Amino acid sequence: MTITQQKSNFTDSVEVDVSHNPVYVGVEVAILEQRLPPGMRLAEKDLAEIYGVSRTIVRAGLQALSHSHLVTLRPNRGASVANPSPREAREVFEARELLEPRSAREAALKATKKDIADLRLHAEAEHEAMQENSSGRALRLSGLFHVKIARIANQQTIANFIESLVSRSSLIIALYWTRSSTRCDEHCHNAIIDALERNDPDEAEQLMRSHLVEMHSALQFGVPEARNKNLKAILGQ
Amino acid sequence: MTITQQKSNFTDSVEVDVSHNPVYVGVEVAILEQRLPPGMRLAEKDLAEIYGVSRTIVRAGLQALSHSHLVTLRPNRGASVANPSPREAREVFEARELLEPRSAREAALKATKKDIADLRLHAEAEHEAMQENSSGRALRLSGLFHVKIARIANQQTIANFIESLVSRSSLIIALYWTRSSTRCDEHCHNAIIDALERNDPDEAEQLMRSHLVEMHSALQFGVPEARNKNLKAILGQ
DNA sequence: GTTCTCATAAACGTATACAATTTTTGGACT
DNA sequence: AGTCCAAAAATTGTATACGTTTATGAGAAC
Repeated sequence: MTITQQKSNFTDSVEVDVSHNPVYVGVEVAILEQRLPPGMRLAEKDLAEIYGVSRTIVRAGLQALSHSHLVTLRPNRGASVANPSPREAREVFEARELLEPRSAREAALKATKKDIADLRLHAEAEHEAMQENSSGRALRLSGLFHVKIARIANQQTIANFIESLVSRSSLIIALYWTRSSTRCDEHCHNAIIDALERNDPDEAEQLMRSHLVEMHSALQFGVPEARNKNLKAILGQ
Repeated sequence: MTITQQKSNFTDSVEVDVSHNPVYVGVEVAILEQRLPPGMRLAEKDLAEIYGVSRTIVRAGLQALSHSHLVTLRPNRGASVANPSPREAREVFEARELLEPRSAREAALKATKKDIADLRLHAEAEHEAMQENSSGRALRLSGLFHVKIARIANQQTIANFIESLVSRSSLIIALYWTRSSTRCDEHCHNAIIDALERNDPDEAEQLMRSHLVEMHSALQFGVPEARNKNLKAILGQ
């Protein structure tokens, strides 16, 4: 027991590094792209086979995903893709409506030319995904746009909250989005970029707020239909 | 590969359940009570001995703690108590100043007689901890008070964010609190309870805001002094 | 006395074995 | 057919073994 305090020789705390865990990365992207439907069971043995790792790695990845509210773990019953309740869905969008307009305002004050160029490129990628009918990829990119705005605002703590809320939104949209209302991210996102480029905080804040309200109001908290898919077909390497 | 979607037979997503992991619980409380100083190394073997479990359990607990920003994991270098930078400290309090006054407002609208009674009891426990000079315990209870307010506001998603921010505040206070300024939670907390009891949202919001600003302004982001402690002595069963 | 090198020890990363628990299955009975 | 129950199979929970990486320390060189 020779353990003492370590020298604080690193300035910034290092986040949990799960970026190298193939299970975490693969399942996260699959959820964000709506290839894995809410509620789908994620058996450890299957994931271990799919990614060619041991259950040790699988469990670490699943635990991390459950911290992000993307996966639900129940003792002795294993993991499944999270299944956010109507209440949780409402709360997530309420939280986004609280945090993101403020972030957009800050981003408008701080955005550099490089930031704007990056966002324009990103919007282009979103547009392409839409064109080629990759709706899953388009949805994930759309979420990433919101995270990028938050990162430009340079408040990492709040940006992390927003990132978590945005991720959960993919599941919420999968469950509660009304087929009738069509998504119009392209127009909204371009308008927000314009406001950032003009360094117009009021406009950026207001555009972000109405964009979120619009999304929120397109959700219908009824009973979602069932789905049924094959895990290996979805995640197959 | 016979895995298909499970029946969504539970209404609310279940949180990660680490409450039964003795490492998670023990280390978390020790950090919140400032018995474990920022930066202190947490060797897996030592924790396994202390809590009488295998390294498997230790690693799961440490991973969960790192998601809460209470522990820092570095690949191949193990875990240590987090060491929030001045920037992170500032961000955490900025986020609290954004979220908690709003929660206090909501809580004032929703607080029941039972909620008020519970808060009064809690304030009493805080008072006792102060009296008997259990400053660590007092600090943890003080944080818990803020979490309880957020839970009364009945927005679990935001309450979870606040809980995370409050936990991190214990480390921030350990590092950056000025000895000169003395903590006066008792007065502030009682005033907030009074405002909640009167169902006065404006007052509750304002009291919470000034309480947080006062705490924030008592932080001094200089170089913290070093400490040196023995792990088994701190966590000893 | 300091610094460098390399052997040794300590600690972490991952796979795997086995125990505990849950789920499934097959048959007896109503 | 439908229900109940016990046995079998499947799945998760935990400990441990072993390879890899990092930290430590003794001795040589300067």
